[in-house]
Amino acid sequence: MKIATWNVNSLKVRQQHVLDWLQLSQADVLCLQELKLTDDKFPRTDFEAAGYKSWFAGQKTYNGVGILVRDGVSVDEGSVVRNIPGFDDPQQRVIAATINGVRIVSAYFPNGQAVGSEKFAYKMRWLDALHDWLIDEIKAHPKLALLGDYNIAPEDRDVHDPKAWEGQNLVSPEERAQFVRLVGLGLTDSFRQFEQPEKLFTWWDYRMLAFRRNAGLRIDHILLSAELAATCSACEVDKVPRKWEQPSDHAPVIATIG
DNA sequence: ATGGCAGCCGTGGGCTGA
Repeated sequence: MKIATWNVNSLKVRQQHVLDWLQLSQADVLCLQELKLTDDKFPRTDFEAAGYKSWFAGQKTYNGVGILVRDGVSVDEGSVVRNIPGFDDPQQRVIAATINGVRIVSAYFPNGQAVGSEKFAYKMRWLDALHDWLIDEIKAHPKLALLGDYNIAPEDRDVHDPKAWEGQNLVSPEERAQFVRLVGLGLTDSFRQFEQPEKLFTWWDYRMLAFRRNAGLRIDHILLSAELAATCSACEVDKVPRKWEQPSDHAPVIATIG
């Protein structure tokens, strides 16, 4: 089974890119972030026509997450959960579902804006809540995959210019400690299970010709529970859609499991 | 040192992203 994640930065603008990439990648499951639309605007029937069923949690203007599942892949309809249970939050950042026996979590982690800001404090609270929820979730579902835009570059090798970024939002010690804490739940960064090219990132700023200069960060991740990591045979970043006209600033990440 | 691009809302330019 191929599972993938992609921050599309507006599904309204990127709908055709998603359809094109599903064709190219043959993903069975695609987790989406930053839909930036309300549920009534989600193009469910367009994805259905392309052979994918969808579950989503959206809102106006910001955030919003979804999961697309190829027809023929079994989804436990009653298993769908929106938001982190017990964490009261108007921001739509999490949706989870049990797909082909695998607990799939599509997550859009808070950006944090700047270390020390109120938004950064929210990011930390949100990460605490995610961590605590996942303790129980992994117990209940030994096969679990946490896919999404983490807004954390875990190590210096995930940063184009570690010196310039040192201590900044997205790479700060506090955020990296939270990433390590998630790994401590028994999760594996599937990207690092395999040999990868140097300086392969998942996000490049729209400004400063950042993509052309490969001035990026690796902030989109697929973490797998031990049981799933043992079956993972590949994890790749697909930079191709970042070269398309009017692209998302993120590239999709795809892993093969089972 | 700063802003630079993109999307949203909604018609100005501010907010947010990463």
